[in-house]
Amino acid sequence: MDEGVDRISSKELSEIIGFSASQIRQDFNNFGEFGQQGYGYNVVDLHREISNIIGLNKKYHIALIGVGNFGTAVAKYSFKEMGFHIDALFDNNPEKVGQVLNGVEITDTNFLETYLSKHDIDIVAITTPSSVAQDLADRLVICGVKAIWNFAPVDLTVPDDVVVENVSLLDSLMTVSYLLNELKDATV
Amino acid sequence: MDEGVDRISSKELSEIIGFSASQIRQDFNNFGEFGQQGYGYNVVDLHREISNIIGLNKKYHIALIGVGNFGTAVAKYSFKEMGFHIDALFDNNPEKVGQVLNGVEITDTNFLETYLSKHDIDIVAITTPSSVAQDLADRLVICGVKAIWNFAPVDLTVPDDVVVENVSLLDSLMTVSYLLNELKDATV
DNA sequence: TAGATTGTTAATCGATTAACAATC
DNA sequence: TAGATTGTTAATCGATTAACAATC
Repeated sequence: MDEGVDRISSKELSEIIGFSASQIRQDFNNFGEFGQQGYGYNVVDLHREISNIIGLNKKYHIALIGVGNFGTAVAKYSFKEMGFHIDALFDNNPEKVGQVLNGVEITDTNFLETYLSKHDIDIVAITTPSSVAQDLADRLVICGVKAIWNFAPVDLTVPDDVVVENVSLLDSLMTVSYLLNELKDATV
Repeated sequence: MDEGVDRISSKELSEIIGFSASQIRQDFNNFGEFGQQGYGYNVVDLHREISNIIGLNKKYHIALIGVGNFGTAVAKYSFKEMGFHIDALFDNNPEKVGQVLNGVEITDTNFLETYLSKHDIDIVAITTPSSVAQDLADRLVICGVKAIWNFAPVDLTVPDDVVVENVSLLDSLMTVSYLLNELKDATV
């Protein structure tokens, strides 16, 4: 009678996350058969399978360029438990270079290429002003970086085999304003 | 012969933004008929209509709670041109209270209710640690705040008539890792 | 008027849901 | 075995695309 702890049915899941049981079963099945008829899904197995799918079983090495307010905030964020490690920090401000943040020393951005040629970096975060973001992206692409996590409010142009994920505060804020207006319209 | 400056067709738009011309026409039409047969869309009219739809023609007054790295970064971000004004900053750290950031003085969070009762605030940004976010959300709801821009990595529980927009760095980072894995799978 | 392009309807496509046979 | 719940197919729904009449 040790139910609900190590197994879960698509129906139970649907009640928790709001997708239909049917859709959950179909979606899971796209990635393989990890359920068991008459039993449901083993939560440990399920967790492992999903982690595999989204790649959370691996460790990711991150470098961050631009240690301003945003860069500092990101650098201090605790991603480590999820396997994301910030290995290197870069800034072109001589006053910041050499400082240590969260146990990582800030390096001059001039040494970006040198560093990347010597270390395996999976993702590079750009938290610089927009004006230099594309320039940095170009340099990263030349270095063979395949994933850019871009906080600068510009659309970076990169080859097809490079992934760019934008974090846009303005987009998010515009979403708020849209939702707020919708809300007001609905109540009028 | 002054084309391409003050008018644009759904076909031209589709080439720029990548949605089909058909879809653009149908979507625009959902919000009203602001094109002209045989001519296209007047770009000034179109801009105004879309701004109206997403509510960008208005000014928004924002208060921000939690002037840490993230809060500081957000406070310094230039949203003003888009009509978003950060009017107030709150923090419970006595050392920060009284300091001025971007022309706005930091107020003790204890005065949150007092401030909100005296000023019209449209959106409140929560850039505090997760531990106090729900508590603050509850207080904001009581004060009648209808839009919360939440940077704390927690799912806030609020009534149906309150909008919450979450900015989740971890979600964004997990998206990067998923895309990166997809990319690798595609090239193998 | 002729040409262009919208607004809008019909056709297609894909995604979601429902149903049920397979099977643990 | 009987009950439960998946994997998977069929039915439904909605969204996208294509087509074209309306009209500027």
